Amino acid sequence: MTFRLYDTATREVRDFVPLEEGKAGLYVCGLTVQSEPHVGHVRSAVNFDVLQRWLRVKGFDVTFIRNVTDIDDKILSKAEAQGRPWYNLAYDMKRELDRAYAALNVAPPTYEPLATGHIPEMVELIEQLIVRGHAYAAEDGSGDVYFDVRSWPSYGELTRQGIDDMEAAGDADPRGKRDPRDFALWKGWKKATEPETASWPSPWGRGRPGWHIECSAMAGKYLGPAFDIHGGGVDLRFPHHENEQAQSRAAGHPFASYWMHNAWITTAGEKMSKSLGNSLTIPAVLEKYRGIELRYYVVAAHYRSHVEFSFEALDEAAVGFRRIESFLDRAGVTEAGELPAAFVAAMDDDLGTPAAVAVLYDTVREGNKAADPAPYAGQVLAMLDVLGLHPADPAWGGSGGDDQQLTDAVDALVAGLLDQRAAARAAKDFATADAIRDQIKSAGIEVEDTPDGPKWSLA
RNA sequence: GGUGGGUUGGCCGAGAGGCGAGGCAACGGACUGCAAAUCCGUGUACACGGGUUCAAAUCCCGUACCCACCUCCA
Repeated sequence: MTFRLYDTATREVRDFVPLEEGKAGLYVCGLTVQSEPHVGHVRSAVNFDVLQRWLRVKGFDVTFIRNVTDIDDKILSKAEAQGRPWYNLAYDMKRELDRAYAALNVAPPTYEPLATGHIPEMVELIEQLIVRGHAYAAEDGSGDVYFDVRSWPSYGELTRQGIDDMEAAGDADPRGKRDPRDFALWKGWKKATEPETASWPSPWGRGRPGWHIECSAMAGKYLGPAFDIHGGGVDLRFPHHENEQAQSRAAGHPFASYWMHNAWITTAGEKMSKSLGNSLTIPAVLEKYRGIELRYYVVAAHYRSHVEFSFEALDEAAVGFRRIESFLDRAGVTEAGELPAAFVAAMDDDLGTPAAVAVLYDTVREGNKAADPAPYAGQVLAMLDVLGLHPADPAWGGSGGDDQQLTDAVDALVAGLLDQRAAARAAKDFATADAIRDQIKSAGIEVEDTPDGPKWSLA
């Protein structure tokens, strides 16, 4: 079966046909490392991680590039406000981001390039644009270089907008621009307000790259002039992706064949931002929920649907996921089996994770009914693996030596109490039996009677 | 002003012309000494008003409300 995906550029679900058979080149806009990652940031990472995994399942040799923007206006202004070097802030936040990705089992991309590591590539690309007549150095002596929007007739094609209907970009002094919609490829160093460490030499004097040029340069370097899929959050469609595409095509590169955009996670109807406080940063959420539960919550919604985040919904998702885990515990299977056809069909249909998750639950129910749950458990494990939700994945931290020791110790203590309870039950002294169970429960441990005898678990 | 998206049962969340995705909660039943877990059953949902059709939550027209992007943003 062919994988189909919704292409934002054409606004329709299309068969995925790679440029080169058996290979898939994927570029996703990562984060600007200027503050702690929150749930919304991670949704993008998880969504594209699922895409990457699915392409691999489909047999593609995937090259996945996800960049990190480590220099921009905000990083500079925040670092200055915090009284530390901008590169220190960027590096710290990058490490924080890596921790968040690891906590959610987001597999690393093939390569994760930093903007500041690709200044020469960007300069080269800007020079090409100037030669081709699509960019110009500002005539006001600022050292800025702009993309000439009027020189590129198809500007606006990605988001179906006419140039004259757009509002002007406000990221630079408009006096240096030929058209207010022209955007910066290169920003001249402002000696009075910016540190010299945030500037690099260029044919136009010291300066730093504009935001959009980095992705064009890095996608070109690692994936070539033409590649398959470009992804990012919906907010990036304009101006970022529109500009990327214009730049790259104006430089003679075909660029991306498909565009994918993930929707928002909102809180109280508004998109997440620092103004809502820090309650939804990944470290904060992980104090109350396991990474696997958060990931399940994200994966259970379709990537193009808005998700209204709430702790109630996250609770609910966690409860549902534990049902899957408890089935797996009971089945005691560790080998992944085959993927059910319905699951494959759901995933092939533009990564239909909601329908895929429904298949997951259907399989769990069948397994709970079956005399031998093993084959069903094998299927469940295979599906979870594709979604990055395999409970035994070492990414979740597993049970360390200390944990195992602790479990053994508790097991020994509880076993003694359960023996007493068994004796009481045998004597039909249910009052005593229940009292023992209540005592155990007050310590935070639940007891269940199963055909194989009583079992305990943390409540 | 331009562009795009949304409004589904108590809640979360799919679907996109015709059998009520799935989950959570609730209720009834089975099982249990009682529970738990599990299984079975129970819902007459698709913003509003028109229309097309044998058939519409799904298509068309209109209305209302919400959101995003057009400035940095996943």
